[in-house]
Amino acid sequence: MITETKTSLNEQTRERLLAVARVVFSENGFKQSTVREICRRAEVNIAAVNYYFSSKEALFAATLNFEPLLTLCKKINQGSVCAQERLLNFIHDFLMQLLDKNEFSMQCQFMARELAEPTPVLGKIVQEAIAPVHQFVANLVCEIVGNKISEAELRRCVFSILGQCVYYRHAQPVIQRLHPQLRYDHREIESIAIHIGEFSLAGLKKIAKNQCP
Amino acid sequence: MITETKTSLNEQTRERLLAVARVVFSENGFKQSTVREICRRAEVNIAAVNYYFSSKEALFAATLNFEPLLTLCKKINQGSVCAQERLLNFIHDFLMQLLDKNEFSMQCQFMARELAEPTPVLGKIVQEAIAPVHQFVANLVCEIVGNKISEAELRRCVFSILGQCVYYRHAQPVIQRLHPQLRYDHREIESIAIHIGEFSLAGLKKIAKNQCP
DNA sequence: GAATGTATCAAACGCTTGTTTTAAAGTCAA
DNA sequence: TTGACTTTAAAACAAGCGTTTGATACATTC
Repeated sequence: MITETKTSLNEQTRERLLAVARVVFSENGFKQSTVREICRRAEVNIAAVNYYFSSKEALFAATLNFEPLLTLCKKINQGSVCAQERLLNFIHDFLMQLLDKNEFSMQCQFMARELAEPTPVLGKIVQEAIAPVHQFVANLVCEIVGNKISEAELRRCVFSILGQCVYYRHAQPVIQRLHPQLRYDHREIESIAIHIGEFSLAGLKKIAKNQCP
Repeated sequence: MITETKTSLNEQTRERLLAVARVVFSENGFKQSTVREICRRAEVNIAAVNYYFSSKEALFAATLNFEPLLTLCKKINQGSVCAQERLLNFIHDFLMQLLDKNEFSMQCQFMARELAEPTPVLGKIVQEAIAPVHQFVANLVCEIVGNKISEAELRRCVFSILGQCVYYRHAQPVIQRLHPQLRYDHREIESIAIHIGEFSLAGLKKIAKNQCP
C-alpha cells in the first residue's frame, strides 16, 4: 500500500511533468518536442498534460521562469563597482546561465531558442525577459561610453555584446562539428567570458572615441 | 495548343519547384516547411517533389548553393589591401548576404538557420560552407594580430566577429519586437557593418596587446 | 457502505505530415 | 497509328502529432 497522501501524489506527477518538460523543451525547442516524449520520460500517461495544463502550449508557458535571469541583473546592479566591472560580471554570469549544464540555468536557454524559433509565447518572453536584459546592458554601455552615442549606435553596441554571448549557445551544433574536442566546462566558460569582456570593452571605447573625438 | 517542347516543360516544373523551395526553406527552415506548401506555391502536383527529387530532404539538399558565400571570400582575398581592410570588406559583404532581401543571397541564410535547427545535411553544410568561412576569418585575424595568439584565443576571436554578424539575422524576430521601426535597408546594413568592423578591430587589437605586452 | 470527486490509463479521434500508388494524359519515334 | 516512354493528377497510405474520451481505481465525505 502506498502511504503518501493524494495531494502529494498529484503534485508529484505535476511537478515531474514540469521538470521533464523544462528539459525536453530546452533540448529540442517547442515545436520539435512532443507531448508523448515528455510523458514517456516523466513516466506519466499522455493524458496528464491536458489534465494538468490543458494544452501543450500552456505546459510550455508554465515552464518559463525568468527569475534567474532577472535576479542576475539585479544582483549585479547592487554591487558598487564601476560600470566596466559590472559589464564583465554580467557577461560571465550570463554565459554561465547560457552554457552551464546546471538545471536552474536551463530557463535562460529558452531565450536563445526563442530567438530562432518564435513560439506563441514569444511576446511574453520578449516583454518579461529579453527586453529587460537588453535595457540592462544598454544602461551599462551608456555609463561606460558616457552617454555620448546615438540611440542607434547604443543599440548596435548592445547587439554586439549579446550577439557574441548567444553565439556560443546558438551555434553549438556547428561548433561541436568544427571543434569536436571543445567542452564548455567552467574553465572554458571563464576563458570565454574574459575574452568577450576584453573584446567588448575595447570595442566600446573605440566607439565612444569615434563619436566624440 | 502549347508550343513548348517536352524538355523545356519538364525543366520548367523542376526549376519552379527548386526556386519556390529555396524561398520556403529559407523562410521557415527545413522541418517547418511542408511539401504541400512548396507544391502549392509552385503550382505543381504534390507528387512532383518525389518524382523529381525522390524526397523532401533531397530537395532541400538540391537547394543548397554555397557558391555566393565562397566566392565572397575568394573575391576579398584577391584584392591587395591590408588585412584590416579585408576584414571590414568581409563583414560588409557577409552582412549584405545575411540581411539583404536579394534572392541570390538567400542561400547564405541557410547557414544561419542551420546553426539553430540542425538538419540531416548539417554535416555537408559545415564542411562545405561554414568551415571555409571560419577558416577565412581565422586567417584574417591571424594577419591582423600578427600570429601571436593561441589557437583557443583565435577561435574565440572568430566567434566574436561572426557572432555579432549572425545575431542580426538570428534574433530578427526578437529585434523586430524590440525595435519595430528598425528596417534592414542598405543604409542600415552599411551602418551595422561599420559598427561591427570598428568594434571588432578594436577588440582584436586589445586581444593582441594582451597576449604580447 | 454508498456517493462523490479526483487521478490514471488505454484507446481512439481528427488532423497533418511525407510518401506511394494507380491511372490518365501527353510526347515522340518507328 | 501503334507502342514505349515521360510527365501529371487525384487519391490513398502509413506514421506522427495534440487532444479527447470513457472506463477504472482510489480517496474522501456523508
